[in-house]
Amino acid sequence: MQKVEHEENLSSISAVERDTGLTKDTLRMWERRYGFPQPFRDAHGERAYPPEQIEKLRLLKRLLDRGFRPGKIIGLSSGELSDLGARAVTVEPPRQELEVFLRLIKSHQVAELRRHLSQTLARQGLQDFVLETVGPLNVSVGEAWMRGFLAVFEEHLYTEMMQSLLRNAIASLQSQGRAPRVLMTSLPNEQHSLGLLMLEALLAVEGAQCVNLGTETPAPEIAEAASAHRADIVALSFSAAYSETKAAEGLRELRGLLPPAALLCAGGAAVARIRKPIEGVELVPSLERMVDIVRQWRAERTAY
Amino acid sequence: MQKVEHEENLSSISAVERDTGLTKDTLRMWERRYGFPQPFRDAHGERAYPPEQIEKLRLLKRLLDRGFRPGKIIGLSSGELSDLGARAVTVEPPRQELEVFLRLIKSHQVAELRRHLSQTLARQGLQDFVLETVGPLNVSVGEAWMRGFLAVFEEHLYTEMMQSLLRNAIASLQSQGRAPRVLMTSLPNEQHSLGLLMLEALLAVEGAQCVNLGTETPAPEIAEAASAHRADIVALSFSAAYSETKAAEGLRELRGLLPPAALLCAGGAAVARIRKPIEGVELVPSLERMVDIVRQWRAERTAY
DNA sequence: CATTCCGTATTGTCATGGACAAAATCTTGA
DNA sequence: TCAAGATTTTGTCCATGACAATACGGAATG
Repeated sequence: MQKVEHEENLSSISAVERDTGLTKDTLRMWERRYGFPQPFRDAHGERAYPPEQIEKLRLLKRLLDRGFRPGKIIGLSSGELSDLGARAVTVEPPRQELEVFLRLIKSHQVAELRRHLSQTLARQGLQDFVLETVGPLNVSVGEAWMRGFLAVFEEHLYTEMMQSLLRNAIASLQSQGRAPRVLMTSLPNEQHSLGLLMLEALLAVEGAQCVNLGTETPAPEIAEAASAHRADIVALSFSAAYSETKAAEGLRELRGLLPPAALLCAGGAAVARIRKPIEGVELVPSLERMVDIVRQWRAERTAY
Repeated sequence: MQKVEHEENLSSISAVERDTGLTKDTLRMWERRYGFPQPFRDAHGERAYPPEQIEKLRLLKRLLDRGFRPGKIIGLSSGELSDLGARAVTVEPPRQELEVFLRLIKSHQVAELRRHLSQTLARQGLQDFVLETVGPLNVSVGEAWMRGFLAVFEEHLYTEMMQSLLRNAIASLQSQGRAPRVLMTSLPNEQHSLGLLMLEALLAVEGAQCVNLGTETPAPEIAEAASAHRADIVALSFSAAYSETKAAEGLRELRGLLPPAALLCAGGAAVARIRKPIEGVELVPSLERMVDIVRQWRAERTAY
């Protein structure tokens, strides 16, 4: 409502969308409905957001992703929001080995972190490393980020480094890959690639022939890819942020497009929450179960 | 205008936004102004786009990114647009070596493709490989995709494989990394990571100390990261799809947040189109120029 | 002939406010 | 304790108007 007072540092609505991840529509709707944010207006009547409001919007977005609802928390101050985030987090403290990694991430010791991860990998072997270190560490990093202990860029750096490490380990297996052929990817709007890499690592060790398409492949394309590569198994990954309804819907659609012989598996945090089984889709609650599935697949085909 | 005829395969406006990179606002405005696209409406009056129109929108977007203007070409048929794209592009047909790669991608010979790429890498060395093979190949793949020669999943597979290859090559350098410290990432909404990896490869060979944050880091986070890692150079990548207006805006914002001593460089297809220089930002039209910049940076600091 | 400058046309983004489906939550009944 | 239905919350979509930024075309100038 107030006119702009020659302030610097004011951001346009599209800049805020870019930096907070809230769409323009949502920003306008919140303003209309809840009275927050309440940006200034520039000389042309366009919204101009001051840094404090953007900061609060960031906190809000974090809590929303965590499951809070806007109406309940939008009235709180920035301080209260931070407290809420810290308090709501939970559950189990990271195991002691993981603490070390977190500290290295936090202190930006890139080389040291990489060395330490490599050593752990060498000690545990790839499969155990994925199951016992990478998985839990992902959770810890996610929580640390929620609590505000880790900044976004620190989490980015971690993800990037882990990606390099896993890709490297996979490539060094030099596996020719025997059956089954496993096609792995995610549906549109699911951008997390670490889950796919973890799976690829596990299965590559098993000697399966993996084809990783990366993230966000539309369902019809997945079906085409499956037949082009004559995939025996198609594996999809869903992170916690993916709505389980959407996941189920996408899986049903894909099931209809795939040849009936292909086994369709879905894994990841969103899938673990799905109750009802889906016709023709194997819901895989944990990564290690995928290894069993591959072994079982082999057992069924080689015995006769 | 027409009512929906029980068609399958219709897409919502947000799906089209995701798949074409055109904003909802733009899609509605084109419809209002030019009469294309002309989506069906679902039972609720919401736009429902058929695949042919989405395909044409994709072609249009590609041509816009090349500098064509909507009003001039929106009336053309898909066929005419393809021709136009092919003709306008044909500056150079893919070199013969590249053809081989394209055929391997098209025929889904994963192992063969990987081997062939590795061999080329070994023969050319990492820097030449990046500049003379990966760069042109990316362009060829993009064009082949636009012409409809390559499917989405084939392009995905190519990207994924190239990522592995480059990450591997970078990791194997084992470089300790001397000055300058280079922080590299992209702004939100820029998801292409290959450009960053190509840059990292080039600079790692030069012995620079690279910190790659991956894609989509908000500007304030980049600034924080730059000071946490005491970066000498911050390098951003923008693919052709990124609007040059947005790029310039983001760069100006970031420049204001960074310490003045840090050198801010921007590269990629979107940047190559920017005419006016931006205060305090080095616009880098081609990858090899980045190498020069690093060398020059060193020359300036070591001489006294 | 090349270049700079200015008026006009083109084009994308922002604003407003109404509508409504999907998801979350609460309520009720077995 | 669970399932089904009613209700609230919340995000996305729609239509339309407005306008600044950019690109274009042609005149004026060196």
